[in-house]
Amino acid sequence: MSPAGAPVGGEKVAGGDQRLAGGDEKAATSKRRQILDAAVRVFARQGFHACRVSDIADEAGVAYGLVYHYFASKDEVLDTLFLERWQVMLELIREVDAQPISVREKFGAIASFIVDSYRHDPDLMKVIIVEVTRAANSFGQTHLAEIRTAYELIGDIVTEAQAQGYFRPEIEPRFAAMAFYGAIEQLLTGWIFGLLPAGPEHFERAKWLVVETICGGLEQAPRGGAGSERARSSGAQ
Amino acid sequence: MSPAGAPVGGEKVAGGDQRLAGGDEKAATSKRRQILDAAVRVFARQGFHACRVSDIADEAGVAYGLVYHYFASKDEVLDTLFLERWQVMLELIREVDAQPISVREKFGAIASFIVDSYRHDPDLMKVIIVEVTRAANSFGQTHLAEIRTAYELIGDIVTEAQAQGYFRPEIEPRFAAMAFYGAIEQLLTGWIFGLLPAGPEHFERAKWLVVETICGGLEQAPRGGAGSERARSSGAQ
Amino acid sequence: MSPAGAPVGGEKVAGGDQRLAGGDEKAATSKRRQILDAAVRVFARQGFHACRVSDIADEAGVAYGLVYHYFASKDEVLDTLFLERWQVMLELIREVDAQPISVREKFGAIASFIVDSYRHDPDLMKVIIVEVTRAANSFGQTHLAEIRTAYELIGDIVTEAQAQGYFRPEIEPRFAAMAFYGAIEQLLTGWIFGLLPAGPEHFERAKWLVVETICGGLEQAPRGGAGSERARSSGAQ
Amino acid sequence: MSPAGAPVGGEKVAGGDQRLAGGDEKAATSKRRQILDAAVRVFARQGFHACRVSDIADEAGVAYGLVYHYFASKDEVLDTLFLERWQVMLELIREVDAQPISVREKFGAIASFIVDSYRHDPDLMKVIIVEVTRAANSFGQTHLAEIRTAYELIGDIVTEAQAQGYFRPEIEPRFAAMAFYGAIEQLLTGWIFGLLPAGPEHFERAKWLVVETICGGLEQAPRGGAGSERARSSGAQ
DNA sequence: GATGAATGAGATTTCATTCAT
DNA sequence: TATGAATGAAATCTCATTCAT
Repeated sequence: MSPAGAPVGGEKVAGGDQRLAGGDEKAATSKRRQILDAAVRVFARQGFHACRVSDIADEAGVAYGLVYHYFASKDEVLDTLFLERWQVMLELIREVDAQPISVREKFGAIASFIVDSYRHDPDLMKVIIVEVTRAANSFGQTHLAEIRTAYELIGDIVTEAQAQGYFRPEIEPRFAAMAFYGAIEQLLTGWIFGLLPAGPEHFERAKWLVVETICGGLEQAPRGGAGSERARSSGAQ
Repeated sequence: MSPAGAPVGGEKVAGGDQRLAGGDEKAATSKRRQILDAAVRVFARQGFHACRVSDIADEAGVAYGLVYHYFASKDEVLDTLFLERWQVMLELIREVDAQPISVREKFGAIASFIVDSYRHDPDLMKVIIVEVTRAANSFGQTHLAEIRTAYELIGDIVTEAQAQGYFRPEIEPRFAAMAFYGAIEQLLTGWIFGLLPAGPEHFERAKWLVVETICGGLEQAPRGGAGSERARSSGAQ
Repeated sequence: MSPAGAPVGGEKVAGGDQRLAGGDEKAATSKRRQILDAAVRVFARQGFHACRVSDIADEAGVAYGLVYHYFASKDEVLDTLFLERWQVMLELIREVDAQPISVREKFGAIASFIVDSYRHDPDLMKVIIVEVTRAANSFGQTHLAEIRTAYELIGDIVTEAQAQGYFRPEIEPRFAAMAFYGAIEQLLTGWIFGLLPAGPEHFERAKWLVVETICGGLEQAPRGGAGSERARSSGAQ
Repeated sequence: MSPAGAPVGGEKVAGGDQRLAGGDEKAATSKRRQILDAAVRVFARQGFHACRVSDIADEAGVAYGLVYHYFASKDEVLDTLFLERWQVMLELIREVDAQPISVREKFGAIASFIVDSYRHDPDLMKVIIVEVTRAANSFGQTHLAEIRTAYELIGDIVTEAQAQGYFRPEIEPRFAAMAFYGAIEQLLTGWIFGLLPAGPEHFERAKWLVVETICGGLEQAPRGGAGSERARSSGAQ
C-alpha cells in the first residue's frame, strides 16, 4: 500500500479478488449474465441515455426481446448492475470496519477495494460513477439509500477514529467521509477521462496517495521543534 | 484559518461576489438571459435528459421557438451555461495562483469560490456537476479541455508548493489536485443529494474543513512532548 | 404499325405484363410491401413533401413506427420505389436493344413499356416523374446515375440506327434520345395533369404517335413522285 | 439557325432579347426586384422546399421581414416568378402564331425563345421546370390554366399546319404539341442536370435539332424515287 | 426460453409567418 | 419602408416496450 510497504488491506483484509468478479463466477455465463456484461460495455461506451436496448442485445449476441425477458426495463438493467457491485462494497466496508486495524488501514482497504474494482472492471465502475453516483435526478435518487449508507459507514469509521484520538475531533465525520470518498472517486474520474496515468503501478500508488493525503495531509511536517518529525512524510508507514 | 476564524480566502483574495453572478449583471434580463436562467432551474429540477425544450420555454415564459432563435440546440444551452461559469472559475484560479499568498490561502480561495458559487446559485452548480463534470460520454467529453485546465491549474499550485517546501514532494501534483478538487465536488454532491447539512454556517465551515483535511490531514497533530512521534503515521492505533 | 394497327412492341417484344407488377408478385403482401404500395398512393395524391409519414402508415394500415422499422427515412421509401421501377426499365431497354429488330420497333417497345407502366400503375409513374425524374435538387440528383443510364441506353440505340443508315447522322444521338424520352414523359405528364384524354385506346394510340412523331416527323411526306409513299409510316424501315 | 441555314425564327420573329430580361429592365433594381432575383438563385440552388425565406432575404441582402412586405408568402414569390416568365412566353407564342410564316419557322421561334430563355437565365428556367411545370400536386396545379394554355396554343399551330397540308393529319394536335414541348423541356432538363453539353453553339444547334426531329423525324429520307426530296430537309442539309 | 416484428408516445428541431418598433 | 425578434404549429425520427409465435 505504501510506496514500498505492505498493502493497506486490499486482498488480505477485504477478501480480495473473488469479490471483484461481480457475481458471474458460477454460471457458465447464462444469457442473463451475458446481457448484464454486455450492458456494462455498452453503457460505458455510449452512456446510458445514448444507447438503445437493441445495442445491449446486439453486444450480448441475444435477441432483442430477451432483454425484456430477464429485466423489466432498461432502467432495471442498470439498477441490477449498480446494486450487485454496491452491495459488495457495502459489505466490504462493514467487514473492514469490524477488523481490529488502524484507521489508516481501514481507509487503505476501502481505497484499495475501489481502485481494484476499477482495475478489474473499469467499465462497470465508469458506469456506476457516471450514471448513478452523481445522477441526482435519476439513478442517484433511486439508490440514494444505498449511496448514503456507504458514506455513513465511512463516517462511522471517522467517528470511531476521533473517539479513539487518532483523528482530530474538530472535523465533522460526515464531511471527512465525503472528502475521502470524493477524493477516491475523483481519481477514478481522472482515469475514466484519461486525465491521469493508468496502469498497475499507478493504481497501487494511488491507493497510498489518497490515504496519505486524507489522513496525513499534503503539508510537510513541521520542521522545527524538538524532534517532532512527521514520520509520515518519510513514507515510513 | 481556525475553525471559527476568518474565511479561507474568498472575498478578500478572490474578488468575491460580483463574479458569482454569472454574467447577467448588465441587461435587464434579456430574453436570452431569461432562457438561460430558466434552463438552469429546469435542468436542476428534472435533469438535462428528462426535461424538454418546452419546459425551458415555459419556465422562461417565452415561446417555444425562441429557444432555438438564440441557441442552436438544447445542448448548446447547457454548453453556454457551463462555459459561462467555468471560465469564471478558471480565471479565479489563475488570479489566485498569481497572488503572493500561502498555498493554504490559495486552496482556501478556490474552495471558497466553489462553495460560494453553490451558495449563490445551487441549481447552476448542480447542473455543472451532475450534467457536465462527470458526464464522460457527453458533455464531459465536449468540455474536456476546459475541465482538464482546471485540474492542471490546481496541479500547478501543488507543484509550486512542493518546490517551496510547503507540500510534501512525494505526492504527485496531479493526483493531489484531483484529491482536492474531488473532495470539494463531493461536498457539493452531498448538499445536492441532501446528504449533508446546508446553510451559511455549514458552507463557511466546509471551506475550512476541506482545506484543513487536504492540507493538514485528518490525523491528530503530534501531541507536543519531546520525541512525540505522530502516532498516527506509525499505524500504531 | 399503322395508327390502329398492332402495338408497337410492348408485350410481344418486351416480355410484357409480368414485369409491370413492380416486385410484389410473390409475397402475400408483406407489411413492407403494404407500406410501399401505400406510399405510392399517398405520394401520388399529396406529393412527397406535402404528405407526412403518418399518412403513409395510415394508408397502409400499420403503426407509425413500422415505416421506420423497414425504411431508414421517408426519403428511403421513395428511393426504394423509384429504384424498383427504374431497374426494371433499364433492364427492358437493354433487352430491347439486344433484339434483332428495327429501331422503330425498339423505340416502340420502350414507349410501350413506359406507357403500359403508367397504365398499370399511374400513381407510381406519377411519383417517379413528378418527384424524381425532374427533381434536380433532391431525388433527381440522388439517382442521377440511374437516370443518365436510361438516356444513354436510348442514345446507344440512336447511334446504332445512324450507323446502320436508318437514322439521319446529323442529329446527335444524345439530343435525339432526350427528345424521344422527353416526348414520352410529356405525354405521361399530360395524363397526370388531366390535359390529355386517357383510356386504353388513347394509351395504345399514344405509343404509336410518339414513335411516329420522333421517327417519321410530323411533316407530310413529299407529295410529288410516282408512288413515292412515305415508306416509313408503314413501319417498313 | 439551322446548322448552316437561316435562323428558325428567334430574334427576328420573336422580338428577341428584350423580352428575355424578365421585366426588371427599368427600375434601378428595387428591393422587390432584388428579392425576386435572389429568390431565383436560391430556388435554383437549393430547391423551393429546401430553402428558407431567410435564405432569400440573405441572398437579396434585405431584412427578413421585407420579403413579407412585398409578398404574402413564400409561395407567392414563386408564383410571381413563374407568371412573369410564362406570360411572356404565351405572348410570344401568340405573336408567332399570328405571323405569316411556315410551321417550321413557328416551331423554330418557340424553341428558340425557350432555349434563349434558358441561356439568358438558366436559374429561372430551372425553377420553372423543376418547381412548377411538373409539380402536379403543388404549383403545377395552381398554374394549370397557364400551363394548359401554352400547350393549347402550340396545339393550335399544329392544327393549322394540318389544315394547310403541311403536317400529317393522323397525329392528334394535342399529342403532337406535347411531344414538341416535351422534347424541348427535356433538353433543358438535360442541361440542368448536366447531362447534355451546354454552351452557345450547343444551344443554337439544339434549337435546330428539336425542330428537325419533331417536324422531319429522325429517319433518313427515302433515298429512292426520282426527285422525291423530302421537303423537311429544305434546310438542304 | 427465445425471437424480432409491431406499436405509438414523445422528443427535438424547423421554419413560415406575425408584429412591435 | 424596413427590421429581426418572437411565435407556435407541425414534421421527422427515436426507441422503450409489448406481444404473437
